[in-house]
Amino acid sequence: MTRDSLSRRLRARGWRLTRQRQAVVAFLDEAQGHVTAEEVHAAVQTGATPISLATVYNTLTTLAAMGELGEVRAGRGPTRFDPTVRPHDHLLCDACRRLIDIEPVLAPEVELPAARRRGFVVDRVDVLVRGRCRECAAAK
Amino acid sequence: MTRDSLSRRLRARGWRLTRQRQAVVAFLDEAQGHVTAEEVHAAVQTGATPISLATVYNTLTTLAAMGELGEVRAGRGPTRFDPTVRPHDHLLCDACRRLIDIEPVLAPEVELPAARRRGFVVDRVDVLVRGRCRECAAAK
DNA sequence: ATATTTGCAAAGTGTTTGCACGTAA
DNA sequence: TTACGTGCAAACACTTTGCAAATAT
Repeated sequence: MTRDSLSRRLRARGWRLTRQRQAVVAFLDEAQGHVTAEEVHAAVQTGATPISLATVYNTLTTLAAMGELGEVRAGRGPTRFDPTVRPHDHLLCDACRRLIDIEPVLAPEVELPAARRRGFVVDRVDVLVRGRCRECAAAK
Repeated sequence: MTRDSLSRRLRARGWRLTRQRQAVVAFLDEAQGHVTAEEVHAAVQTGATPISLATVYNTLTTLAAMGELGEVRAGRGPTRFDPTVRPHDHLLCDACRRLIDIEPVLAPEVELPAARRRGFVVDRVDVLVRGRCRECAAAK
């Protein structure tokens, strides 16, 4: 996701490109890994743009609803927002809660057997691999 | 999970079999589908055993840590506890939040390629299929 | 007997909302 | 100009915690 492409997409949906939203998107562009709303707020706040936590939540939730941002909720702790849009899955360390992107576990063309879908219209399949990261596994 | 087998397992871990825990387990045995802590509390409270919500949380968290109970956290809303212990995955309706058990999507013998695991010790893989249930898909 | 577990209420997290003010289009 | 977005603070939903009283072993 780039600032430019996002600008276009926001406009296409009739959304306003406020300084706050631009600042959030700029931060997400440079972010390594996954971020929480608090982290985004802390980072963006230090810049020239004043922004409230509520606005950060609004913006992130909005982007997630647009599909411009992934959302990962697992175990305890806050929602992690994932700037990576390309299809991928996650590795979660249950000890340190580190979250890592991995290549998709299921091939994109895998269709769930019809009988299994129970009439569901499937939008996507989230695969979360849980365990211990190298460091935590070694520490134990 | 039966009351008897759980009794054994609790004892094996040196845990006390209090009336509250027994009541919770009895309820879980009969529960259809998934339950929240609030639901368990509401149901058990009406019986002969007084129990607080805090104790329900304690007990459910404890059982989940033992692996006697599944835990599903996705999207907004409270944690769902899943009495089904047999390996399985889930279907989540993003409209009505209905949660349905399905047969495992990944064959048990599927191993993640070593290169993909990044040094992780994998405990389990949670697959969550998201979309709309038959009713919600039809309604829209 | 005594180490756990419980109940209660209070404090914590994480997130959303209501409304007056500000601002992008 | 005006509908939409923002900030603030307060409300909210969910969960955990501290401690004295109760209780399973």
